[in-house]
Amino acid sequence: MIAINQQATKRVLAQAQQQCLALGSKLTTKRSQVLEGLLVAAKAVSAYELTDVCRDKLGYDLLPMSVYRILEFLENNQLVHRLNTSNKYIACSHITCDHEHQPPQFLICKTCDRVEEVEVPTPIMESVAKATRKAGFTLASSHLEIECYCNDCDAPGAAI
Amino acid sequence: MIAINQQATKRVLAQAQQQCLALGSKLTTKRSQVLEGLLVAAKAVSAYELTDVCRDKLGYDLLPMSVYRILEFLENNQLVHRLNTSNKYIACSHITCDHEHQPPQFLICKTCDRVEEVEVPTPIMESVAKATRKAGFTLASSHLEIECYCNDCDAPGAAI
DNA sequence: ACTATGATGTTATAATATAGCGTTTTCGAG
DNA sequence: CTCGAAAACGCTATATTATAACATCATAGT
Repeated sequence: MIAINQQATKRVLAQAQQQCLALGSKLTTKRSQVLEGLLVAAKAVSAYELTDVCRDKLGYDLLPMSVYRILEFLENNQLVHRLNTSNKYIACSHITCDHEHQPPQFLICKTCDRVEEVEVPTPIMESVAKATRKAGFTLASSHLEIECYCNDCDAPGAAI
Repeated sequence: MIAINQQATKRVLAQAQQQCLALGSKLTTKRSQVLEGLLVAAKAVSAYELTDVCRDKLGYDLLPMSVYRILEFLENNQLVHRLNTSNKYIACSHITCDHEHQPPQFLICKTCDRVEEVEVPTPIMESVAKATRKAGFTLASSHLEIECYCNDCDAPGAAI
């Protein structure tokens, strides 16, 4: 859960602004609105779902095509992550940090789309990279997506 | 590369037949054709691409909807894997083995869709599962999909 | 042979995503 | 300040991936 209240959201958006400037681009109004939509969603949502969130919860009128373009921009500026596993998007949970991070590992609840972004321990990632090289491949992305069930959503068929 | 020739393909299909029977289901003609299509593709393909492969390379006339249904069946019978990362399907590379395997780790070339199915070392998977539990999640699937570039497809932007 | 079940055919439609191009905005050079 | 280029955005069309729903066909057990 990133944005617990309006104030926190504002702070994240301000920091995102800075982060963009540092990368030589700008967080325009629309882009900020899309990011705000992701923050209030507080879970992974598809581009189309995000237009609904922006309209229904924030009153922002955005077209899906614009949302796609903006999501791509935000991803390039390390403000959002695209989850290939579910074709959904989520705000980066580290926007307000300054320091470098380990490669992220996403725990994605298959039922409710809640996502926790944890850090992959370096030795794990090294081991994965090693197995990859050994097989004649080169890592393309250094994040892992793990399909899970969160504690609020019981795993189907699990007796426990 | 699973099926290097027609003979090997036949052997895999025969084994798949057995595997289905053991699970109380049947590998019908159509299902066998879809699996054969995946074997000759020798890489990850989408359901629609697979209908093209079956038609153009094997002369089998299959509708995409049937292919989806059959892929679902084959997946339930552990004969194919669905790669969530790319929305493509690939034949399981262990059909002709009898023994149990470790959770698979798929190395997927983003450029050419070549896939190697390697085994995730147990300690790695345990470490991932541990981090998952610690965050209040339960693993839903025990396979990892790793986006890579294979040696035939140079990584874009890589100077080396 | 009859019937229940599973398998397949068929049509429609939903959900996700990209292409292409015209218009508007922004912003620095002159 | 204004002009022109580049970036951002609006808009339409269309490609790609996937599911739903129901009809028909095949097959096995009685």
